[in-house]
Amino acid sequence: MPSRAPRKLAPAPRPVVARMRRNGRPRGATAASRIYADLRAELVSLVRRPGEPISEAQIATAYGVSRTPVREAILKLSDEGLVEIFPQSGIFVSRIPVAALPETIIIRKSLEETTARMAAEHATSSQLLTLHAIIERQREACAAKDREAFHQADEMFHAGIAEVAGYPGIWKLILQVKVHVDRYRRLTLPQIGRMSEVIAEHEPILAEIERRNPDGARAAMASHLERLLDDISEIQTLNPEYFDQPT
Amino acid sequence: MPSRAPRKLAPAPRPVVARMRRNGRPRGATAASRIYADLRAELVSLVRRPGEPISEAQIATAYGVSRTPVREAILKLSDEGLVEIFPQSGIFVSRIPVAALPETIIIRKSLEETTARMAAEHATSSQLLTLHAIIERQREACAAKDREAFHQADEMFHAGIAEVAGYPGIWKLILQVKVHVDRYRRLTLPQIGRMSEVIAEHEPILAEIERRNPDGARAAMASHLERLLDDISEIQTLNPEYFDQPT
DNA sequence: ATTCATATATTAGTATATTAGTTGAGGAAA
DNA sequence: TTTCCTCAACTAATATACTAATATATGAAT
Repeated sequence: MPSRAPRKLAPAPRPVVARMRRNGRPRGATAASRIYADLRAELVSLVRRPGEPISEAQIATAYGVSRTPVREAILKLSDEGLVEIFPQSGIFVSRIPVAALPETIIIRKSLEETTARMAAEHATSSQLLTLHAIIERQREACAAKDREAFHQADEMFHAGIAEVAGYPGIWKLILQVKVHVDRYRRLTLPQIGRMSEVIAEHEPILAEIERRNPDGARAAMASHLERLLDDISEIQTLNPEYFDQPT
Repeated sequence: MPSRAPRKLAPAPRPVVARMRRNGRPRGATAASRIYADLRAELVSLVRRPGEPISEAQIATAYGVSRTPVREAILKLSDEGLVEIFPQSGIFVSRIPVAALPETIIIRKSLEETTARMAAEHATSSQLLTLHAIIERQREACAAKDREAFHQADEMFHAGIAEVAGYPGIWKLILQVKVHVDRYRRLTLPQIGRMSEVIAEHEPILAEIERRNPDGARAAMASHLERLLDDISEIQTLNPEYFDQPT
């Protein structure tokens, strides 16, 4: 028989203060989250190649931890579709679902037409300057032929537009949706000459936002992302074992 | 020393057949997935109320399993934002993030404008008949004042349009995004008289699709979903402890 | 009565052990 | 040679055990 009264299990309308205090370590420094971030980077960068097996035990020993946090990380990646778990059999890097790529691009296009339109409605001068600065960074990366920096600035531009629109969560959603497209592009396109084209497409988007022309911005964004669809259609059969195509 | 050669750990371009065979139990009958589904239903139906604590151990004993599968289920729900985990402190049903609701509705509106437009472009006669049948089901549910059946048919209508558009994955994405809005509506609106209004809004959508008028369908869908935004703005302060508002 | 410190119960995170299912190489049978 | 069976070695799924951090009830000090 417990000598103390049981802990409060009531509905708990907890004060905000309590929640702040409780957030001392807000669940980001755990072993599981570190392994998740590392693995995810390896998956989208194709360091781990589609179809390749993944061993929980091996990763666990590599990190010097038990299988439990590794498993937590892998389950999350499984939800994102980056790995496939076959019960009692094995875990494998998921092949790129080429058939599903057009749909994800449609989704992205739909959402970014909205952010572009709203950005044109709400942009402040300082926000416009920030976007200009990002494009300038792209020009520098292009001149230096630094693909990594260019890609980073490219993402910043799109994220920035979502933020200007007042809905940064839309970009976070797009990030989740477009992972397989990213893997596909990393695999197929060397995209050296593409960089200047991308800049040439970004400029009118920003110009229309600056002109407070919602529909112009929307259209410019739409044609920019339609290029993505074209890229996909040229299916590269260089590494067919990386793709999940119904042949 | 193992007497047999080690298992193949090479890249593994596995044949399709092997993957089919391997999928004997495709990871849906596990304890973890069952618990996940049950808990999720309890969360969206508000059987478990926002702010309420959740005990891993208690659920484990209730299901007669260990904490491990329960934990797997809860981690997944945490990714979806339905529960909040405070390390070494406790797990709580997440409060409804009212501030984030408009954004999710914007996302839904953006995506469904697209599906409505594309449905108008691609619909076949049989698909149109199916959509008509769904609306008829809504009329029956409305007459019978069966809110559950009505809600189900409502979701079928929107899912059906996405399917007619050729992109059913868009509806799956919307389902993920709109969970908190669903919880909000379940909590605030009795929505008795709403049913006939919803039908009156669905009809023009289908009519425009039938007329092969993409922009008309898009506009009809847009005004239908704008109603949702209006509903949210009338913030009910009946149960303030259920909401995560910055006061 | 109120505040403060402390002890204890409870928690999430992680480690380790066990269970049960799958695979695929060998060998037996045809 | 070809087909089928067997079995050892792997795997994911689950169970159990432990650790460290947190929160709250209790009791002492004011």
